[in-house]
Amino acid sequence: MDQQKKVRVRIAPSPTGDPHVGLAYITLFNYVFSKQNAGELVLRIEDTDRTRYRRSSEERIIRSLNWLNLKWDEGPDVGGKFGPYRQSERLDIYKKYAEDLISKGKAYRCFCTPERLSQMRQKQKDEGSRFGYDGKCRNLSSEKVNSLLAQKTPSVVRLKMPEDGVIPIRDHLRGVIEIDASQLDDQILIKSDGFPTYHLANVVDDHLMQITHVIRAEEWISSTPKHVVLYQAFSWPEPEFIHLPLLRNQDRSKISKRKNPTSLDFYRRKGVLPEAMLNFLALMGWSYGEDKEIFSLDQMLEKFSFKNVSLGGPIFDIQKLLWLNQQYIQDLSEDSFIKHIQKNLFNEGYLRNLYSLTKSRLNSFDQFVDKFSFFFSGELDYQGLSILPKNRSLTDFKKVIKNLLERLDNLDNWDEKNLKEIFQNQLQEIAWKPKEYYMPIRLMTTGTKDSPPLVETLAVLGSEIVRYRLQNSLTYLSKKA
RNA sequence: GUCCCGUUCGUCUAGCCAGGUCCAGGACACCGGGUUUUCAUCCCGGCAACAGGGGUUCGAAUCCCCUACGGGACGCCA
Repeated sequence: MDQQKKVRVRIAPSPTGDPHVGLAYITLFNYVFSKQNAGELVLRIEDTDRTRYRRSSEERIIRSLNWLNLKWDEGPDVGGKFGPYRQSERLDIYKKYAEDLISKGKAYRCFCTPERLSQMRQKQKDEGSRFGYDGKCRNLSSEKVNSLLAQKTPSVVRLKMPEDGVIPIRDHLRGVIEIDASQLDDQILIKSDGFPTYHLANVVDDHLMQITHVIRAEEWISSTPKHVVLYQAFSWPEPEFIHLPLLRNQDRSKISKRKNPTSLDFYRRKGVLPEAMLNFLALMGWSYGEDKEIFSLDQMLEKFSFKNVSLGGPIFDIQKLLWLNQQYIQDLSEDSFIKHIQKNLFNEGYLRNLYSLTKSRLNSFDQFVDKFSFFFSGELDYQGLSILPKNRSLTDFKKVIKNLLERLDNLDNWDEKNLKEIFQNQLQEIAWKPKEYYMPIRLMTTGTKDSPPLVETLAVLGSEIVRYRLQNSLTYLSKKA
């Protein structure tokens, strides 16, 4: 590794939904590596996809990483001299560099419509031929380009990939990987809405922000040659690439929220200690040595080396995470133990939310914990509950709940008003009796038919817990059937 | 389909780079036993893996090749 330059690394989440365990995983290794080398860690928000953008997401990313006590030196929240740190605020920069490539003949405008591209792809799939852009607009005359532009024809900017030869990429963990240029097609750099794609924004920003090591997940390996070509087109030095293994579901596919709870907020709500989460994540791919499994972030900082990273994709095993958490709970001092419960379970803010929902249902306070346990627990016991409405098939029911989950996933602001709207809309669409719809949801999310008003209750419970319980009870129903 | 990456107990992994000390070590889970008036903790024990084949070598989990399997990528997503 380059000894001269100060180590600068970055994490580049896109604010599209729940902050993910994968983000924490990558952040951990970036953090450790930067600290170990007296370097700097940058948080850069990659908000270039307007359709998937969720306004609340950036704040949640920051909150989740703060929960884990992983701090960065530069970012949209703390500033820094290489800002702005949100890509949506850097559009002029990307535009300028894209124009630069066009003028150097290394990129070109493409007027192909999305329809044509998807037809092309379909045809390629049917014929079993090579996938990728066919280069239709690659050699348009400048008159043609200008006239199309004058007509305001929507266009994108594409990078001209070399037509032959091999593109070597250097991965710190895997060595040199040679990719045949024929495998690559002309990537879009600027979308028709003027926003850059990941490839352009990422390379430009990594360069301008003087990133020395790109530590990211393995799924990026196959995009790396595109990035290498971009670095070459700009005549910029490449950073060192370090691709970490991908976290996996039980079935070994890339970890996903469909098959696992992946939201950091979920684990926080469940009562996993941040120290335990970091320790667990560190164990995914890295080993401390000496048969030592329980160690602090500081201890990891002393011992960490990429040499001890293993490349097989580790399965995210919640059982082991919980065992680790248990070990950390054992070691909590009396004060920290009490503080944790007060802060996370019975904190004033949460209790205030419960006040109006629970007050009228108590004739003495000793009923509180028992009656409202679902406000404090993670998963519920569905044993003995008849969730499935009479006269509805399991298949139909599952379809409805899955659809509901999708809507909830995409909900940006988790509040009574929005929830109510989602429920009303769906109920109207499926035209079930209200009771057939609301009661199962109530059972699934609270484990009891005697709960405070549903929407208010769900609003208080929060997105992670509610979605997890819906998912969970669906699994329970499938197993039972 | 094409390309790329990977492959040690069910799971996380040590060992591999510098071949012998590995009939493969630790941890989770599981099973059994003990301590505990219950439960949990804790302690002890057990089960369980070098993907397959070929080569190199006196000797291969370790080096090389092939195959299989798993995964990822092939988007106006990141």
